Amino acid sequence: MARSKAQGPTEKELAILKVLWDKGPSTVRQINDVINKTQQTGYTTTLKLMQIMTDKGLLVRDDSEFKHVYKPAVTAETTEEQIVGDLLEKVFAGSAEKLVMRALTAKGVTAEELKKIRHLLDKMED
Amino acid sequence: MARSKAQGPTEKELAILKVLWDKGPSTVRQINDVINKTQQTGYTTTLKLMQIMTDKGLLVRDDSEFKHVYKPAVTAETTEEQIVGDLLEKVFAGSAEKLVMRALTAKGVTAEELKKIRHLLDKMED
DNA sequence: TTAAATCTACGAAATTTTTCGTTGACAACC
DNA sequence: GGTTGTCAACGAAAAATTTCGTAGATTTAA
Repeated sequence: MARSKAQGPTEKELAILKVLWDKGPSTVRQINDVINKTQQTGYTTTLKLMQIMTDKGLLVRDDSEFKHVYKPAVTAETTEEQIVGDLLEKVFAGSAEKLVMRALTAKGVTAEELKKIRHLLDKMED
Repeated sequence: MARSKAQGPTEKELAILKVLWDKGPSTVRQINDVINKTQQTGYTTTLKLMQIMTDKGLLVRDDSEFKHVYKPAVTAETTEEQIVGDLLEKVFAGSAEKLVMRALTAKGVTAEELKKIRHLLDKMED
């Protein structure tokens, strides 16, 4: 089945994007090494995913050297908004309030975080 | 592949749960009718999904009548928390603050909503 | 009491996502 | 310069999710 609306990265694709956003342009080997810290994954699996992502336009590849270097073609901001927007529709009927409520109760939010979120709200009131 | 952590409902399964949470115990036909308003889906497709969900423990079925009546075996609250908790981990490295920020910018949040969210924060400070 | 309609069960196909094995090219090392 | 190791490409398999066709049971309506 095709994704209902906002065609975002899959779960594994997102994991790759996160490494790239964090570490900057990298080779498949570098990405795979990071990913293997938390989840055993074969090199060719990561390679294949990154090739697919390049086809999809999620990554861009510099293949001027033997070891190809990849970088993200999408920003973390855009992607995260896309994912959250999707969740908002599919789960919370578009209500940001409900989503925020669940975010605050889903895990123990620290007082520090609450303060930051409050500042965020202040800034939003423009 | 198995889901990395919190085994929640799939996208289509969630759509079915939402109808049940909204309408209360229903037959496959009733669910399918609602779903077809927004997405053309064959009756047996919905039936199969609901049978699978029953096996998984997401639904309970009353088959004392010819037309089986299903109801949710999980609450909206629990499920939403699970989904958000999962998103928090996979996308925002556990930072509720980041998630809230994206939720607020992902779509035009109304002043009304901001107010409600602020009240929510007030209540959280206990 | 047939005929038509509706329902469940079941298996299999179609789709999407993830994984891996193999092959041939290139590099590094001795 | 030959052996060993790393790389990209590719196709295909495996796994997860979604879809549907068919068959047999039950109900409804004529």
